[in-house]
Amino acid sequence: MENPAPPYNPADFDRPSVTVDVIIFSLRAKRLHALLIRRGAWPFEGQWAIPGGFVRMDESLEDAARRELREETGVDQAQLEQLHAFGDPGRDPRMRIITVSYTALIPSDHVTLQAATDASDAGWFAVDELPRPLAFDHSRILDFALARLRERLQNSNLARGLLPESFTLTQMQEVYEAVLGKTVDKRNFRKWVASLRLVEPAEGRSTGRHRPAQLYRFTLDADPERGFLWATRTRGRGAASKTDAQD
Amino acid sequence: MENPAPPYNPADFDRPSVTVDVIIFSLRAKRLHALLIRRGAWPFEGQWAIPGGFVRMDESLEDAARRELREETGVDQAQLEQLHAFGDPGRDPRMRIITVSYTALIPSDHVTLQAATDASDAGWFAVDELPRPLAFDHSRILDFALARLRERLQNSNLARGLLPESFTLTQMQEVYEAVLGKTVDKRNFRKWVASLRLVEPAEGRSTGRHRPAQLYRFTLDADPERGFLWATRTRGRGAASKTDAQD
DNA sequence: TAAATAGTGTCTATAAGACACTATTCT
DNA sequence: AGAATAGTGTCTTATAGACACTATTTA
Repeated sequence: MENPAPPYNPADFDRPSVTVDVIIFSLRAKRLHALLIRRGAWPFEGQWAIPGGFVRMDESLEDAARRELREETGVDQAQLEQLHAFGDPGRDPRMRIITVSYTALIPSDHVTLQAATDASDAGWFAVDELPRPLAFDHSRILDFALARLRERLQNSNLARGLLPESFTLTQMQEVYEAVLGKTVDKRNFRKWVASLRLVEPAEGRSTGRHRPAQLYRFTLDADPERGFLWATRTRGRGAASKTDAQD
Repeated sequence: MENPAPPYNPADFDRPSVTVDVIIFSLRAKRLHALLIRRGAWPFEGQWAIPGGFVRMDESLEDAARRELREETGVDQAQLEQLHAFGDPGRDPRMRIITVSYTALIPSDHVTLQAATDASDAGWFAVDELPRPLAFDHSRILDFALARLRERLQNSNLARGLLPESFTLTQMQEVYEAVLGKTVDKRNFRKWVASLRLVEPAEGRSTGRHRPAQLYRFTLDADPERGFLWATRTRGRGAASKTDAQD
């Protein structure tokens, strides 16, 4: 935080602009989607970009990210987590802009794009059908977010951010399948869920088209960083038998 | 990356200063140490701080971190990884300064503090005997770095950054013990090392005070992010704590 | 030959993952 | 009654982790 010989003034140094970008993930139709905004001006006019904006001088980085999230989606409570700072010179052709990216996870039933962002300018895209390339270095940022999301899914209760208050185990399983991009075995999944103490039965049952299911919710006390892991342990050498399992 | 109605100029927004801070870890006398710098001016004059400096307008964040590392230690090649951006208003009493922190791991035998930083101004501190509090929010940043380091040690070849080119398995074990802050079983450690394909025997044997040991080196091809894990699986019951911070 | 460090194997408990059928509700 | 989804158990295999002695070299 210092270094130039003692008497110096930080205000003497050139200053870059700082933005926050928020990669907003949600589940739609059982697939993981990201929210993108279409740019209306140079540079990258007409191209899709990750929503974001400048950090105000009196707000923290996280506050800025939360504000952007609210402005774009109306969502107030979301699982928000800092991802990475990207700051290569030249990543924005206008000037030096350093962006601190955040990942936001929102439950599928909260999805209501804000009036502020009229529908033609914003859209949800399945993560395996993104419009490439995105504006700026946003393709790279989104890939980074996705990789991190998949890593973290395996050892934490990250699914919480993508589920409503109460949910069925099948819904929870769908979150995992959507994020990991592969199917998992129902019995193994339920065994695993039971072994964590992460969820507990909630009031009521799903209003179903057929047999209703028990609802669950996340336990309040649960340490959001439980150390359990699951799925792809990469335990096999090469030649992973994988593919999938069906009944 | 945008948002205010189309015709706007990013240069119109107030800009914060941006620094990089580099938490430099190394092993000394079998204990994990961090390099700190004593501040010579207000604010926090006389207190210890994490080394860092302003990001120049023409260098990337990582380049800035690498430059700081070189300026403080003379070390050119190190495992350098972005940690987290800290940007609360007020974290620096002079003005709004956002810092992007990096973690650097350097092998113990490369330790030669630079002339530029005369010895009275810089020092290595064992991570469990840090001078508290550090300047600014640096205590928090260092705790964050330490927690992350411990997490990551378990599933990657992170030890590489803290070891010389060739090393004995006992040295490697000491790295793990120093970082995790606990002892591990020698046989289990070696079994685990063998199961990864991370290291291979190197030429020569340790020049010992007693029985010499086989030297090893990291395999060149090794994927730096192998998915294996080890040690504390947190499989036991209670409250696997987490020093983590949240922004 | 004593001191110091290197090096090695077995057993148990737990978790991952493959695999198929019955139960309940709605229309 | 049929369609649809909920819910449940066993076995195999891999890994974590506890645990103690022999081998080699130098002073």
